[in-house]
Amino acid sequence: MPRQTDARERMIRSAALLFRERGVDGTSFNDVIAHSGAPRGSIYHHFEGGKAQLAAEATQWAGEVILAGLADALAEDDVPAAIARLDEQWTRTLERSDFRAGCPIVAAAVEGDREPAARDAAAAAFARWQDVLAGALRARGLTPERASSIAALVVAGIEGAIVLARAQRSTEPLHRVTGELGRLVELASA
Amino acid sequence: MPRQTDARERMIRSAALLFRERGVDGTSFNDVIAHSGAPRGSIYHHFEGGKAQLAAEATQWAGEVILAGLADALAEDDVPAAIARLDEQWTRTLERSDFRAGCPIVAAAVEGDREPAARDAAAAAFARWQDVLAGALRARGLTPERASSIAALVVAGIEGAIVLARAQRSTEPLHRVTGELGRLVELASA
DNA sequence: GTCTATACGAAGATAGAC
DNA sequence: GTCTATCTTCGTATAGAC
Repeated sequence: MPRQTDARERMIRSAALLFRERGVDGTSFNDVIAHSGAPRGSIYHHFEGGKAQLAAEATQWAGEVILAGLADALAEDDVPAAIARLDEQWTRTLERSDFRAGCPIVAAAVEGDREPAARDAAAAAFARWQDVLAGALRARGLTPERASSIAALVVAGIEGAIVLARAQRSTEPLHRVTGELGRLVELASA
Repeated sequence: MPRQTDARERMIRSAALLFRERGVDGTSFNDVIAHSGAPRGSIYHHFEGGKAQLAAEATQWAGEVILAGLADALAEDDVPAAIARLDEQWTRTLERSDFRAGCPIVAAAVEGDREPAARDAAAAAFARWQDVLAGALRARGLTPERASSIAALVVAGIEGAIVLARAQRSTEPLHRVTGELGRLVELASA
């Protein structure tokens, strides 16, 4: 594994982490260099497409990391317990960052017009999360239609709650939302 | 009403409209000038605090406009019908803008660190919306605790669904989420 | 691969004339 | 109040040496 690959991976990882706090447009190459320790001179060697390519790859990478966490949670717990776990995970992210860090996929989604490739990566991430959740809900006996709708509500509700939590600098919206979502899933698949 | 006031109001309105598509950081004074037709030279006359002040005032203004629409819907319809109306309104906004426009309050919330005053205005707007919704839910017989939690889920769910809709360039997430939210409110207050 | 230097544009903000 | 001109900073991106 050549060091070159390491630098590239580190830049992607750093970009994704910085997107959570500063957004895509708000994260400069300088920020990524400083955070990753990668060398300045090789940016366009690794990312020929410039910032658009880095943004898209970082968004895709972040989407896959979050997907893996979601799949793990659903493999070990049932859906309501997995939702409670998401509550805990996002609570940690919010509190550790003093409410500066949100979801990098949301950042890429709301700046879609400026970085279309990153937006498309965000759309794909959202779709995969919904698919995984809907599958778990179907396994609980829900119809495909209902499973898809509740999966959409879970993803949208948690993402929206993270936005509210950042604005209000409080994890209360997140706890309220995940609590309701857990109750709803219990009720719908009872 | 002197023309000066008109120019100031127009700049605030234009800024809020542009925030929906480009975010706070992505909207420059040049953009606001071009959109509002306001004179260049008087920016710092009207907004002594520069862009931070314009961003905060535009966010506050947008929050109040949306609040008024929400209050109107709740005054005329019951909660599930009001949620259906929000679905229609946001569908129009998304489709008319070819999925470029989202919610300006979300834009201010996710760029919180760069514009703290705008973020605080976003937090206040979210809190007011939740208050109004929770009041309507209490009127349907829900306990204050439950009303607050469902109100949080409605706000977070719809805001999250708008983010998903922009990324996927489809109103389907919004329809699914508002459908589930309407069902949930019916069930919870039956 | 990585460096330095630089081109080029756009942003926010200020100064001073009118 | 509004204009024009300008300062400063910062961003992406490129060129060419090593």
